[in-house]
Amino acid sequence: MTEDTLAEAIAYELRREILRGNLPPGAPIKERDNAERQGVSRTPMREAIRILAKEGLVQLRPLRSPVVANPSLAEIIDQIRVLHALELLSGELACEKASDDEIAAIGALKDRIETIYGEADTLDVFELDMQFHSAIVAASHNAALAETHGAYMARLWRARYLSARRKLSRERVLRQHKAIHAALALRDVAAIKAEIGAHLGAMIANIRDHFLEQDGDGAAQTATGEDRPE
Amino acid sequence: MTEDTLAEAIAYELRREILRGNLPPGAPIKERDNAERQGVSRTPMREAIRILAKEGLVQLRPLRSPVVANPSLAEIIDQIRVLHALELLSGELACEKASDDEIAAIGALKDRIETIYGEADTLDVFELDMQFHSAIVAASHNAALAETHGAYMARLWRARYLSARRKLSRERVLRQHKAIHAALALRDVAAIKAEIGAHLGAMIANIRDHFLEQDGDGAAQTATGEDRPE
DNA sequence: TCGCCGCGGATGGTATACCATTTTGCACCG
DNA sequence: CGGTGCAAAATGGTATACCATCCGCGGCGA
Repeated sequence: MTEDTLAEAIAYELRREILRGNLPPGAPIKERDNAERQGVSRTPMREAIRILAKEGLVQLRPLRSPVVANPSLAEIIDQIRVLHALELLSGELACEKASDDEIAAIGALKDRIETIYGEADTLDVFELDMQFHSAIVAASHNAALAETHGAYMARLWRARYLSARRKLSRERVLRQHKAIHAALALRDVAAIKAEIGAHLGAMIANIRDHFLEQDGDGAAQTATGEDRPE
Repeated sequence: MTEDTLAEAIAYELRREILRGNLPPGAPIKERDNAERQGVSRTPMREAIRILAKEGLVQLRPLRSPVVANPSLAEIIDQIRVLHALELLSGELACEKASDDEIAAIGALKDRIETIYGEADTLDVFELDMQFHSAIVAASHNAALAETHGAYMARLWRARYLSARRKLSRERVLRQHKAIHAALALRDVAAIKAEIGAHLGAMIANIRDHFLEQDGDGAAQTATGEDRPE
């Protein structure tokens, strides 16, 4: 998985480590240590950290070690609301502008996810799920929208990952994917908006459940994603 | 205007140079030259360029000089569509969550704009207009939304600036501001959405006019914001 | 004369060294 | 025994040196 530039490759690896939980929320990311650990110099590591910061996975603090972001439930829901608005727009535009080929490709992705669901690594399924949504966004033919949507998908990756591991309502997710694809094939704007709304609503419910469950462990989530002992 | 870090300060300066037109769209930003010109080393200059790239003002190309972004009309309209979706959400949330004080402050901003319109520098009016919209977004109490909206406002700064200098439909802008504030005071979601739609629609019309007018000068705008001789 | 090859400069990417600030721990004083 | 202050270590910010790649120009050959 080598990218164009070292920094991007490092960002990719760092991202996976964060999402996997090797670097837990709140953990400091010391430039020197991490750079050495990955066998690169500080310069691209710095840049990688900035990339993740822009994605919202890492929090920069002036003159302090950056830390892995630890968003509260409220913050995550706020982000999902924005994602929701972006996906509504993308659904609307896709119904209007998507080519038949693009719609077919989206259907293929849906089928592929359905096939590997349960047997593949959760992270891999997740990348596919992201591709599914990104394909819809791409079909809306709006570069700015695609870019911003991608940023939010990355930013919410961890929350989605954690919530999806609970295997709740997997069938529902597959059904919703199917419904979204069907609405798109019919170019039915109202229907696709409704389905996207349901999909995102389910996502919020899942994540809320995860947080409620986790709160039993005593890991308090403050409103601002506060500090946490290292 | 010194920021926390050198890179931010440089980014601020670079941004103003770009928006003012000292660095015209399509111009390459050579790390060495610009670093020397501002009297700093390449490291913070690189970071500043990345910041502007993330804001969409600069376009990064692998192994090539970054260039000042030169968005086509189509790209700008795409961006405004996203901004529109974000503002619709912010209007909806603001109606639900804004405090009376916040609404009053928004009204004050509207009045202030009305007062200085025509007599003050376009740039100043512009800052106020941005504050007006940002205040609405802030009143929606959604940090992620505020952040993304701010990014789009910055990204569209130049287009808005260029289009607003044409003094077309200033009365209409003021009327729309008043209508938006009124809808917000009444917490009328449907009304505020309609008004925001009208406001953004007018913005698109203005910018389209500007482009049509400019096209007469022979400065062709390709669909992808292509190269341009240095 | 035209085209291909190669070399040198320009430029972005990476590594490393240095600096400033912050943090931490320990010693000394009260 | 506890608090204060200083010093050393840690750490992010900055500068500089080096490397890899790309582009332009000139010479060589067909």
